[in-house]
Amino acid sequence: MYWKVIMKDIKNSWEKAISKAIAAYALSLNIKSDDLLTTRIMIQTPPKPELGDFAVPLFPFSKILRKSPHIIAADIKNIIEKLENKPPGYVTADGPYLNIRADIVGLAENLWKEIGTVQSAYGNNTSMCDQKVMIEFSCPNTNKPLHLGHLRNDTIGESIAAIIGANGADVYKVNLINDRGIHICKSMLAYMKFGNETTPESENVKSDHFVGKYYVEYNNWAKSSPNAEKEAQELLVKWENGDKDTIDLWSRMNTWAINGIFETYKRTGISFDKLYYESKTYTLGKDLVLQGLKDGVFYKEIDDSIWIDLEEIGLDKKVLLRSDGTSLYLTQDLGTAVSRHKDLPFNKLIYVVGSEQQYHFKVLFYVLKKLGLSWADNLHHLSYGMVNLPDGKMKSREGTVVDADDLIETLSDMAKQEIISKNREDSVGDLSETSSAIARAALNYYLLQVNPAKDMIFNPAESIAFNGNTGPYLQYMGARISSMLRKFALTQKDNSMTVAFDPSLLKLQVEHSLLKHIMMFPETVEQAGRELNPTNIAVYLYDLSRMYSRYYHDHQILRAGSDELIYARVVLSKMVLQVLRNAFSLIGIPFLESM
RNA sequence: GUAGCCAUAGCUCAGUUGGAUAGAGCAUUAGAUUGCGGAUCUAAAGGCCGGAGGUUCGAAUCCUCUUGGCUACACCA
Repeated sequence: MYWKVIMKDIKNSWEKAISKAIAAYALSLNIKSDDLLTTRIMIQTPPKPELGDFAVPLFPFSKILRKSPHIIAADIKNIIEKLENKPPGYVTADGPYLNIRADIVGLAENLWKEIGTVQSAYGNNTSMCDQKVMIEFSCPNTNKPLHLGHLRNDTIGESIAAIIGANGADVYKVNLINDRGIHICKSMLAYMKFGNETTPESENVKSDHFVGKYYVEYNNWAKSSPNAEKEAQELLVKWENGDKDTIDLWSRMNTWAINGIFETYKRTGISFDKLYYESKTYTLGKDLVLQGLKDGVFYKEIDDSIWIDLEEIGLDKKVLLRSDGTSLYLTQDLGTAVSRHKDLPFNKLIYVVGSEQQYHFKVLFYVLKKLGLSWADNLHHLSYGMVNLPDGKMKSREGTVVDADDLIETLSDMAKQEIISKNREDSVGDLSETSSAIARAALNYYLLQVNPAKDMIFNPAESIAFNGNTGPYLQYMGARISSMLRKFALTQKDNSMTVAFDPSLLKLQVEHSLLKHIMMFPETVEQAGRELNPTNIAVYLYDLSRMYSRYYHDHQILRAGSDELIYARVVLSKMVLQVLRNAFSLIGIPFLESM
């Protein structure tokens, strides 16, 4: 049995020690103040690693103790040094700061045991272990293939699911497929007019693109056909009345669209625990509204439409049921939320949906609360910004929308060219599999490196670049360490090297920093979960990689002086590699042994 | 018009309980390889953190105002 290394515990023990020292100091100065109890000791990170592992600014105590923070720092340092239960490590006073150098290396052995034992579970924690979380994302329309905007949604959803899962939550990923409505009828109508019974197979086109082609064709045709909209409406009525031919065509085209979309999911590593179809849920919610009317939280207009007054949340009035008694988007969402809570009594439901729908979710959550549903407080709209291109916005009308499949194809080709130009075809195993894994890393990392709340500009060439802050760079780091460890395994066999891990040999500042960074991973996972922000993981990962890169460049590992030093550095490298792998899995970067 | 979000280096982005000299990458310039994968590493240069006030010992971070951009405000989804 070993003592599990938890960075928080280390911080806590120091916080306690400092707190004790300050109390003793105040006593010696004959100062009694309640402020002393309420003023929190802040454990921060110093700007440079040479200064220490943790820093505590003493400004807040200056007023209470009536001394300059410089003097306080120096005095407290002396008191701590004489403390009986001083945590391992040492303290320096640098100006108004107390800097702490923790005994990181002393913990390295336990860290290694822990990582060696739990492996892919290192970083996991229990901060959300009592939570059942449902997360909805993607939600494609079945009239066209996915585009770059969907890819941001998908990767955020998948990553958040992985992150909160690592925090111990029971995660349930759902997708609501928008497979009905006027837009679907439009592509059907175009197919009826211009399709000539062709199929994706007969035309040799990916099936969702085949359907998308007719949606485009409808729009072209509609420009010169004043009756287009009306015809589409009539088709929708037929569909709602269950007209056999209409339903047949609808289901044939939907199968095409959905199969194609799921091929794309497979390529990008997206999956779901449950699929909901709008065609099956769109009537839900009506009863809910009628019940709300009975309970007096909604009201009826003269024309029989049902409304809610949103004055309480500073908004206008909103219609919930049309005068003809039919549902709206909002009504449907009310119904699906309730039926989902019946399917899985979640503590929390996260909707990954673009920021343009903030108003919708504000209203949705308010209405659910008005209906008296206790869980309505635990709904969350994870809103993300738009993806633009270097030369402007994506506009479907101007044909500047970046198709998801095309983009992945392009990125894969670029990766493939790079592998070929480096003459590494024979070393990478399956060439096309490897290049598509690199493409995925490029795409996901680029999309997740930007805070979801912000609009972003996607530059394809920049994303696939093998230099700089990119997914492929991170993969390369992993492949390089893997390659080195393979070599080590061979020499170990030859020499039958049998030495123990002696962390005290890791004397370099960069080794200390690497160990500390590895120890901070669980906290980073926790923070990313708390903030629902994968960017934290991306930033952490890049920092770790860069740190290791420099180490690897400046110091020999397999040719270090002694067997003992070689092994110590190999263990450090193994730990870095494990953390890389674990972090990769949280942000959709495939791990490659070789690339 | 009303509300919400955003504004950090030439470009793309980090930067949370307010703390030390605001950080990366790209591009530019100058370097490093008798090395475990150079798809690498080092360095230089590059900043009125949109602007103005305020709170504070201390503000990119909090508050107010202001400018600019995006989005939403359908008996569409």
